[in-house]
Amino acid sequence: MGGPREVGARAEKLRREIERHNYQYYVLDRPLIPDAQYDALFRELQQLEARHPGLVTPDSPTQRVGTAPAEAFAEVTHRVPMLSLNNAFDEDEVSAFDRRVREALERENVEYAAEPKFDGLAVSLVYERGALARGATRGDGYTGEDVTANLRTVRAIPLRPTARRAPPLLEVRGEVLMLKGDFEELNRAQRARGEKEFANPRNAAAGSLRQLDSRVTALRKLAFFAYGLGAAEGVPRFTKHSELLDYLAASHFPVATERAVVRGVAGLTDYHRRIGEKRQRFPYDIDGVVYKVNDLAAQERLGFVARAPRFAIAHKFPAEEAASEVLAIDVQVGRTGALTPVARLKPVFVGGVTVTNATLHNEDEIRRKDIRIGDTVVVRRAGDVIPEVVRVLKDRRPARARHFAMPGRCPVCGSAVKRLEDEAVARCTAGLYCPAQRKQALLHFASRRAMDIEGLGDKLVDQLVDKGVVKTAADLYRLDVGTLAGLERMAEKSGANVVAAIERSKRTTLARFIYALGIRNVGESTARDLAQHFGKLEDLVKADEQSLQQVPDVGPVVAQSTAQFFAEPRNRKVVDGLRGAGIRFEHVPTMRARGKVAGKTFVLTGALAHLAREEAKERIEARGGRVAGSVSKKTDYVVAGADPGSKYDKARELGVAVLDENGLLKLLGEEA
DNA sequence: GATCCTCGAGTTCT
DNA sequence: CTCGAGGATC
Repeated sequence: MGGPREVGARAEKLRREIERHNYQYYVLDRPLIPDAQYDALFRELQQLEARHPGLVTPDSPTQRVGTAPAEAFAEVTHRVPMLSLNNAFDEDEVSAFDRRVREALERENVEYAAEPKFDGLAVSLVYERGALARGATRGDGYTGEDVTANLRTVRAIPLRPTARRAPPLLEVRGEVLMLKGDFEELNRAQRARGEKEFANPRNAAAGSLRQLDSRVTALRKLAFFAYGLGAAEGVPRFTKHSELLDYLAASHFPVATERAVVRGVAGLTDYHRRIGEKRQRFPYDIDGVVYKVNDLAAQERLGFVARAPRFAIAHKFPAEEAASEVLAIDVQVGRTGALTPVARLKPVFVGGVTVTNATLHNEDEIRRKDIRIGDTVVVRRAGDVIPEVVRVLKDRRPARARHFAMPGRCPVCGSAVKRLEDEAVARCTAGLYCPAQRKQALLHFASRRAMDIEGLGDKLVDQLVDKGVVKTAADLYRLDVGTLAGLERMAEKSGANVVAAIERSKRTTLARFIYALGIRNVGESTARDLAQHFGKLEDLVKADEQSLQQVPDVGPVVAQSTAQFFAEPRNRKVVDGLRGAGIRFEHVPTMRARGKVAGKTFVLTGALAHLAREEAKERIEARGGRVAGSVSKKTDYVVAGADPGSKYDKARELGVAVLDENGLLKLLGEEA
């Protein structure tokens, strides 16, 4: 063996060589050398690294066998959110999508990039200066889990993508999945070892990726396909999505071979049909196909609605269906007292899992579908997730089949049940005096998106409420380890964890707190709007319906339920109790306090001389303002260009401030 | 008054 | 994910 330089060079050469063969084998499925020869190269590198531990690099192929288990996964914030896609289930929805795109772009016969939609888990792979630095799950789209060690074991994921010039930052988005054959093999092995089998390839892939011990992940054969980009610096400027995919393929990422560029609705539905016919023969599961507007500049113009892009849609295949029997229809009581009938089904395997329950939503739904106890029904997993009763097989209805009747009294507390005139749901009238509602309210309060109290689950809440230890959210902050440790399935240790989690929750944001209160009709988004607008809890508590309606997206109904909530002495007491327990809000200055554009609503009318309408909109939104289409009393400014229309008159009528273009530019300038 | 879009609430299984 | 309802818009 030569000097250290030669050893280092040899190791580097081996690493490149092995990764090249990995690529040939796992990505192209075209091995260049026999397995034995590959193994020899691999062993040589292992031995070199064993003798010279300084040579081991994180992107060495020997590191693909996994490392010692981690305690837990760290949290990762995605630089660019990993959003989900809207779905289309039939051709009408696809043509509606295409119509919206054409209208927004003012273009005919739009070009789309089409590709299969893999049924796996979305992940993000961050490459820094050409080497895999971090891999994460999608999580809620904004933050996911750091599963770098596990993703490193996936052979099809390049550790050093061979782009000619490695960009300083490259975030590749794609799907991790398990091939059908590997899934069968894994289950055979699990069975032989007497371990639990996986229900479907997707669960197997998910289970494998979430292993704390990446050595286990390394033994599971996972596949990967890239389909997009997240954050990037120094990457070539593409004009089309299809070019980006070509670039990824050239960089040695596996990309769907079935991808295509098509035009118009006919092209889309034709692609969907072609893939649908072939999909059984694919080595992996897909649950539909994805269409993206191919022109990237057009994608940018289309932008996003809430959590999904407007330029892309997933066209799903029809869900698998199966027949089962309705054994009973039970009634559940929700947080708002809503009574929901749930069908208890004879267990049936459908869409990759065993289904035993399916919500029937409400009485009307049961009547519409004419579902009776004892019926044989067709079940599917709506959107491949939530079980749904599709229809009754009437010819199999037994004579003993019975109608369902909504109980007149709450099954939990026995109070009267009322169904309002024009509402679909029946509700228990006891409010928080009903233990079921109280429990649900507490669970909501503790939920991740609210106060995020880990460990306070339904079993614990059940016991706390049943024993009368906790009546309101404020009582949670008086719990001690002694009280908790006395409960079932709660020892010192877990009790202490819960107390610590409750303690941690005292530091929160006003928006989360408002959401946690569980005011009727006030969800996450409205809670954020309220926090934003009022800035202080005290101001919200005092607000009357009039001032509540000044908040964007708050109308008479939300204003009324909010005002009513705070008017209730019992609720005021709980809020005071919580503040007294030491709940503090991170200071988030309100938009209103910050500037003249942020938090304000603008309406544009007439032609602007210097700014295109779109550009004006973008610049207002970039500073936290919003642009509405019509003038109302919630409008803060009307920007009138040349030849303003009726909006100008309306503004005068309502006494809304009117700006000319220079006035707008001045406002925008002051903010900058 | 009709229609589009978004939000809230309830739900399944692992 | 789906439904229903609320809010904004035309």
